[in-house]
Amino acid sequence: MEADSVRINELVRYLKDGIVNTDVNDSVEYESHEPSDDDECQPTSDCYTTDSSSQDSSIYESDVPFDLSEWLIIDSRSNRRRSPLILEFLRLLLEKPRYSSYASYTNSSLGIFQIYKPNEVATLWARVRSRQSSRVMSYDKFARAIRHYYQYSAMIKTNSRYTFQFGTVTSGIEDRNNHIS
DNA sequence: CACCCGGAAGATCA
DNA sequence: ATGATCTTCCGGGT
Repeated sequence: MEADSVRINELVRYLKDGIVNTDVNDSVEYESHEPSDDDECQPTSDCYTTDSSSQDSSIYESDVPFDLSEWLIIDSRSNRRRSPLILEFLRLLLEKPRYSSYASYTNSSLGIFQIYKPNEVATLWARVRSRQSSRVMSYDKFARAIRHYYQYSAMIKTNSRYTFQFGTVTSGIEDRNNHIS
């Protein structure tokens, strides 16, 4: 619990700042460049059988061209590129017009947004994360990760389907972690 | 029904 | 080895 909130605090600063410059277009190249051995092709997590039972389109994920680099965050502490935390992922997703069919704000000033393609978003999350797992990332698990943030008020429950709200994190969590010194 | 909720425990990565 | 951040599974509720 309090273990979580330590790291959350950094996240909070990111969220509070608004959107971090995700522009990797410039020359933000640090000498610690990754060898990029297995950056894009995961044998297991990459192939998803299109269970087109719920979606109208049988084509999944080829919808929008995937570019991992646009999802990476430059960690302010280590100056290294890393995959985003889930809330960072959400912010990134929402700010990309190309993904407006996946999810978008229904009230941007309040930070309320809706996911239109839960399966695609979950799949995208798994790709962005490029984490080792033999299991498929489902919307259910994706949503569970978001729910963890309710306890920190980093996210707020809504009563609507596929709808979440970014919380007013700046008031709840910082107090807890002012003892960093 | 498909989602939403949140506990509990396991997994992954820095 | 340890902590942060999920991931996985699940029973109960809407």
